[in-house]
Amino acid sequence: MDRMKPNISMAVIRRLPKYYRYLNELMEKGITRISSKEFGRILGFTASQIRQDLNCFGGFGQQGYGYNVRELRDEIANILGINKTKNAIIVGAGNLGQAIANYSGFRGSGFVLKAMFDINPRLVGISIRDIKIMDIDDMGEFIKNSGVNAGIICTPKEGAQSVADRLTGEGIKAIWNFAPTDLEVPEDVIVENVHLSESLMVLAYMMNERDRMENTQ
Amino acid sequence: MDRMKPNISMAVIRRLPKYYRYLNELMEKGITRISSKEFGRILGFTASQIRQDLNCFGGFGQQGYGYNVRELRDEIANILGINKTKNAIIVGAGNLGQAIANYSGFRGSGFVLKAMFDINPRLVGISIRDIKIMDIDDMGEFIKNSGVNAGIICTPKEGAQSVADRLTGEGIKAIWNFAPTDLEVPEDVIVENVHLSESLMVLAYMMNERDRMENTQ
DNA sequence: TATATATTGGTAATTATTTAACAAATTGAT
DNA sequence: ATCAATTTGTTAAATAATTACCAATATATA
Repeated sequence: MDRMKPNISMAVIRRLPKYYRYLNELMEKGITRISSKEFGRILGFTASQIRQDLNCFGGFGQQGYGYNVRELRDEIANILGINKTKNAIIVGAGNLGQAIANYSGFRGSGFVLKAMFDINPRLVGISIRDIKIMDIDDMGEFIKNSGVNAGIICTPKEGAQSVADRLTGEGIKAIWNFAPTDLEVPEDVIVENVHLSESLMVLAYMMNERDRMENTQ
Repeated sequence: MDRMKPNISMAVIRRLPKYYRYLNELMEKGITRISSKEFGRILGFTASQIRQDLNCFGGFGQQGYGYNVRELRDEIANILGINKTKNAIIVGAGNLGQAIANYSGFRGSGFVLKAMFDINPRLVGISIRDIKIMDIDDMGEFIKNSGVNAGIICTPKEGAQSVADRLTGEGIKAIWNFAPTDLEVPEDVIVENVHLSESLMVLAYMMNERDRMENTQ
């Protein structure tokens, strides 16, 4: 009975977490209302863009008033689905995996870390924040019994695809991938990549570009 | 004496590291030439997009032949500036900072980690991969003496802006920021953000969206 | 050498995204 | 209660990004 939404572009979706973050900051400051103009000034966006983005999901504002900060924040939380609990496991418990396990941003996005897995016997048995690192061969059974919704891949490039295969084979339909490779997964599986090296190369490009500019002038 | 380049969009720049990665893989397989058509098939891009992107920087291909894999890879490395050495320091030596310090992708992007800093006396003195964690109050002097080109911020949100201020105050003009906040810096300072929580929220959205689709049908 | 096939670089067309404009509604001041 | 000042949602215009197209040129083959 839902009205058919025209597909919402990823450009819009990727701005929502920023809106959410700034709305929380406004709340902390005790600000209860905000106009798209002022919000845009704070975020560095145009007022038009903010109104256009929000209107993809509904008319949350009021003419002459603006937007209620708390209400808009709650709406965006709901759109993002971060108020729904999702169980996650980390595969690859090396430095990065352990850092992610300690990452405090999970709860703010609705994710709860349930277990960690690794192939390295030296790591198996260690606990990180009360989460025991288990042998990856026990992963299938754990997933079956524990209602896992998402897998976080923190392995080196070489192991990533086979981990993805095992995860999707067990019915996991969402992957947060830190391995520097593009995973091949069934089309109903969602993959969100965090490619650190690509980010670093973009930083290198911009540094290089600025140097070029300076040397040309 | 350089011809004036029309500004190249970030959309193009952010695809270059992926081109670079796949070209390296092709080289490892011993493949010496590639057409935009075949390259596009591998990457999941259109051939047009690849040719258009590459032509922003010059005509690296040859009609009837395609692109020489090694040559194109080297050109892209040069465009990205990843073959130039850049000295970096990490500020914030907690879990994430230590994981980044252990990150093997540095050398592939031309970055060399020179030092780590923290305010926590328990961490100061520890070494990670031969890099000693130093007190943040010694940072200014270190930067003056060691030719540091980039700062990597791995602190919590609260400390990030003041770290950015100190870094830019010491003349650092490039920041790789992992703190979940938008840094305010002078306009000649480059900031590349890695906002993990935003990435995670986008994953949450996509999971949520798929559930909505399934429940509607 | 001649000819069919492949493939680029560049331009044009299309599609997507962002920004501008404005009627309609609301607030707040007098 | 009236009126000026705000501000939204929405439509239109402008800008940006992607894709299609094709002449020019190279390769490969007979």
